[in-house]
Amino acid sequence: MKAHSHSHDPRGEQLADLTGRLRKRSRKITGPRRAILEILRQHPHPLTNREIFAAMREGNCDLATIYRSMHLLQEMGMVKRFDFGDGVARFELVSEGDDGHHHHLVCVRCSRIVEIEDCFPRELEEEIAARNGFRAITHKLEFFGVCPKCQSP
Amino acid sequence: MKAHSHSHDPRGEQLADLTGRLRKRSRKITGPRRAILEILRQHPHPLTNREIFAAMREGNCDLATIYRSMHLLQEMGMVKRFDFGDGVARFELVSEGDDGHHHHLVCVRCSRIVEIEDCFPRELEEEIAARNGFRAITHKLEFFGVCPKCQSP
DNA sequence: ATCGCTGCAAAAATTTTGCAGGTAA
DNA sequence: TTACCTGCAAAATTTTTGCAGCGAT
Repeated sequence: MKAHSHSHDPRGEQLADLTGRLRKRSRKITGPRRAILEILRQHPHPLTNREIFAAMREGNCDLATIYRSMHLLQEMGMVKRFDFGDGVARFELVSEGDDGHHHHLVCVRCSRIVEIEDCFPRELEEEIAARNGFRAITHKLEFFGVCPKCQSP
Repeated sequence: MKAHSHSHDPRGEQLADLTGRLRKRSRKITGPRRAILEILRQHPHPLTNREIFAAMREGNCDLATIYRSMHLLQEMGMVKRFDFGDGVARFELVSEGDDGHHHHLVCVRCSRIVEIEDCFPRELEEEIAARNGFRAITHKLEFFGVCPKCQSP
């Protein structure tokens, strides 16, 4: 069983694979980028740029560099942006060959996050697209609720 | 057929009904609030605070007042916030007796918006909640694609 | 008369950008 | 060498807040 067998699990991808993806597009592998990718790789859930910044040891990297890196990585399809409705962008690593499409269940009290594999029914989505004449349709879907721990006061 | 028969259509609700909802909670009906509600009532789709501000004739109202009003209206359940993934909050009027739960199909090129009545299957949502021990589960769902007009270059 | 609300101004928070120098390839 | 990248600083947005005065009830 190869490390890539869980192609939807970013943690299954080595840092070398990630930097290789940068190299292929003739983008440079720098200290800040290595650090960002490593932090994303070690976190299973969407992180804000500020959280990534805070996760850096020492002053490894400027906040502006993180913003710039996330733009690049997003454009390259290496990270995906998620919005939990609080007005702050969050990013998660996307494995090679995966489109990173999945959803989350977020606790409205403690912000605990559970990854959800269920998806909006494809047939219904296609029907919605056809009904309105839209093409290349996708969706963003996030669930919110109160987690088990937060139910007992 | 009464004006309220389309309880999901904000335009079916008169301004008097809206101000009445404020009155019931002993909130004051002021010029800015009347203007905001009127603008929301006349627009069928989510608006940003800045768009509401721009829709005002003359300098009717301060931008800060709009932010404060949206917080109040949201807390009162009179408006609902939507996020289209660009980091800007958008608000839509919610009719009395309605929870405002619906979704949108957004053109990624021209930002045209179509309201979508289809919803994530309730049974599947309940199963997701049960499977993870969450309660009071809800969801946010938005569709994105290329609209008919934007398909012909 | 009260209490809430508004405008104005200032601040906070998030995100973007210009530029000069540094570094990966 | 030559693009690309980074830090720093400044700016552009978006959103929040303090305060004195005004206004709805």
